Amino acid sequence: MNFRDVMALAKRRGILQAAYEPYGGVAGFFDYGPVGVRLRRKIIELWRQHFVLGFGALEIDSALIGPESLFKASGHLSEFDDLLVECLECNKLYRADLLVEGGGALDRDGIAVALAGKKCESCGGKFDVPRPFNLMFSTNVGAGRGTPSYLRPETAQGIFQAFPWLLRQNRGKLPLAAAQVGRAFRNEIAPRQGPLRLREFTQLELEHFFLPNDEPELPNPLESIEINLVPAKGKKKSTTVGNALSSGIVDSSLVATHLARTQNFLTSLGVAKDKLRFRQHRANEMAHYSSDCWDGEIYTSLGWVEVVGVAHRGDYDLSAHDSSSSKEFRVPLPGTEKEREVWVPNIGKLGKEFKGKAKSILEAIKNVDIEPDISIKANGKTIVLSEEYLSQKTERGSEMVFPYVVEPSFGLDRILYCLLESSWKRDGEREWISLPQETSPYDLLVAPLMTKDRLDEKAQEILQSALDMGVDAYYDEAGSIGRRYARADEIGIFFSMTIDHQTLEDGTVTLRERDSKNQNRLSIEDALDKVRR
RNA sequence: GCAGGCGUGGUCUAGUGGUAGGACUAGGGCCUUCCAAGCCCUCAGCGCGGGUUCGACUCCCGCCGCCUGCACCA
Repeated sequence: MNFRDVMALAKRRGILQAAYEPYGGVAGFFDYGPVGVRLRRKIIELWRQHFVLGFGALEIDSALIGPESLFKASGHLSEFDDLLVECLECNKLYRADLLVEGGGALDRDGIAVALAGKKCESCGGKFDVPRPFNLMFSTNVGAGRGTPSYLRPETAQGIFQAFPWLLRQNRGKLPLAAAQVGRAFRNEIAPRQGPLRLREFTQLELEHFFLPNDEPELPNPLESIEINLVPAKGKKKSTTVGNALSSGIVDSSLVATHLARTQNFLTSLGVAKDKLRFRQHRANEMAHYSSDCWDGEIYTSLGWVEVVGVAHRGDYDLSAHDSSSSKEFRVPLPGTEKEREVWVPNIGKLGKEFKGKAKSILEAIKNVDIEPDISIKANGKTIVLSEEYLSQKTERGSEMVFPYVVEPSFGLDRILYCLLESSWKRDGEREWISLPQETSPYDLLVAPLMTKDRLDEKAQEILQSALDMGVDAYYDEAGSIGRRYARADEIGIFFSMTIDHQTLEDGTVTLRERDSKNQNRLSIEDALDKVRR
């Protein structure tokens, strides 16, 4: 099963197709159809079970458009802003900073200067002036010129900027896990390979915050999870998560924890263990915010496809928003509560004595430890503040620190693609999607053997009770029964229930299981009970 | 973005300077007691825009999209 086949099936069976298809399509954008939406929902639900529910994560849904200041702080404005340079002869496009030695350390002008003498590596032609290309879609908020804003390039910033609010919701406690499912946007230069490289995509992200000196340990039940690791240095290794952590292959216990959770989640979706590996980023492929990152990759006909990144982001994001915004993003470090006596200015007396100069005096002693008879410089004069202008008070406080964060970030579209490719089975003429029931788009096909003798009425009746029970059921009465099984198989419906004449007599139906094609005759109640998840 | 190739119903495809056929799928009907049976009928297509021409799906140009390679890819 290759890329072409999967995309043809996806279109034929209502999973996905190019967006704006009647207008020729727009590269990098896709529409999901009825079956595709069901598959996405199932994946998201399973993800929520693994990473949100039963884990106490706080789930949010933040705005898609953000102000420039936010993305200045997050680093996306500068880091997503590649300087590209084009060869005037052969029109090849290069990353300017990669052409210049030490280009990463230079600013834009520096790169332009260093580039002046360089020639195109492939044809020896001259370069055009370098031009910036930002991966973020820009827009303006409001009327007139408006406020420069961007579509978010990752859902994560929505969580980081909301951290003070979320911390309150968590009643000030760490660790705190915050989750978000939503779309993110990147104006890729050349999107290809359909749902694997999109300009608009869906992320499933968890941000797991903790105190630097109190990183959550690897939970016991996860220690024995087996995973395939490809470290940046050293050899590929299959081992348990516990071993990986104790031997130092994985440095952080929380990263190890989320590698294990990720392994559990992906295999429960139906991904085969031997087609799943975690590859550590080398220093030079690390994102600007990340200090350690492991990509979860699934093997497909296109090679290894990255579907998740488990990144240690340190305090990069919170400290960035702390210094760029007016909010406090640090938290008090428990056990460091202290009382101390401090001197504070007596503003009333200062005002009376120094009148208009009082303001500059206060300005001068801001952020300075003061005590009686301190000399300060204000308005070019040296002033000695005696005890009468000061008073003493007791200050209570803690040392403030930035929490660290570990982030597992999943690409829904990529997961869906990999799942389709890997679960598509073929046996002669028969083709079917062999997904576990949890991720199948429907639980049950309800089909009358024929549309006469009121078999269809009976089938409709059973359909309704199945739907009432919360079973995802699909009704089909068109064509031969074999044809309907085939249709159901192709979108991965897990069970098929057939209503025949005997059903009318004794209330039994045949229940067929997709993968084995085995059939059993059961009472309607038993059958529905078996189908219900 | 560059170079090359390609673009015909939902899918796979045939074809011509005089506006298109097939197979599969789908829908309707007949028939049918369990894995795409059969018969009848039906829906639906030359990616978009210009140019040449009496006439363009066909030739030319531009754009869009797809594929391959290069470059890019938190």
